[in-house]
Amino acid sequence: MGRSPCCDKTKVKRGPWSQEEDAILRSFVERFGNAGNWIALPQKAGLKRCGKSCRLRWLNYLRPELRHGGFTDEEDNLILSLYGEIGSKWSVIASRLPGRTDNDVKNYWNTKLKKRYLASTREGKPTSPAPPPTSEDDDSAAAADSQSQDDEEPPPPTPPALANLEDTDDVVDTGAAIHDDVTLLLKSEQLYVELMGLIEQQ
DNA sequence: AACTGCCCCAACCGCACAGTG
DNA sequence: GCACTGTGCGGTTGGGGCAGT
Repeated sequence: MGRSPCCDKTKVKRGPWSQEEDAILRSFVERFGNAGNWIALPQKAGLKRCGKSCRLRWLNYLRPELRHGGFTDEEDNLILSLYGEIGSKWSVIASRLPGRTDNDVKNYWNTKLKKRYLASTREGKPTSPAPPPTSEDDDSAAAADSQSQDDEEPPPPTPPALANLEDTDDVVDTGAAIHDDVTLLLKSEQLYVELMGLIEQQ
């Protein structure tokens, strides 16, 4: 079918993100949001990454409000009951779990909860020990949370947080990679200055 | 101590939807 | 109304780490 790929895969870096790339992306998004669109962002930020990849990295890993680490029993129960109701609508389920992403929930489901769910359905028992979430009191907190989160949307550009860029002293990498990262940092700073100039002009 | 298999999670892929000219 | 572009989403994969043998 006809859709052209979102970026030229031969010209973008792929695979795990380095700390420097994270720092550049975080600092850029905190200042400018997605700067109009995600596709153009890597160019503006001086990252050799696909826009989709940048978006995913920000949404799933870099956002400040994210919680990483173990899911609580309450979260388990909520996921199980929501899955029972709506199936694999991970984004909807994640929106009910403040600080969790759809990728988080999906991974957690695939690695842990799926087995539990299948086991319980095989036994013919209701999946979730928790009462199904109603739109009222019991999950009103979660609902309110997700609601307020929905309203907050992408993080507002916060005051310049240059510190983020500078705490890259724990670079543990080898020659070429370090050189690449330093070049990226410099380029990013340069572009930042240019962007600030443009913004001021407007 | 070495090997193997499993688990977990970050990242990628491709499709569908929404917005815009 | 149509075509094009950007975004969102769900499914899948690859690799590192850990536990068991």
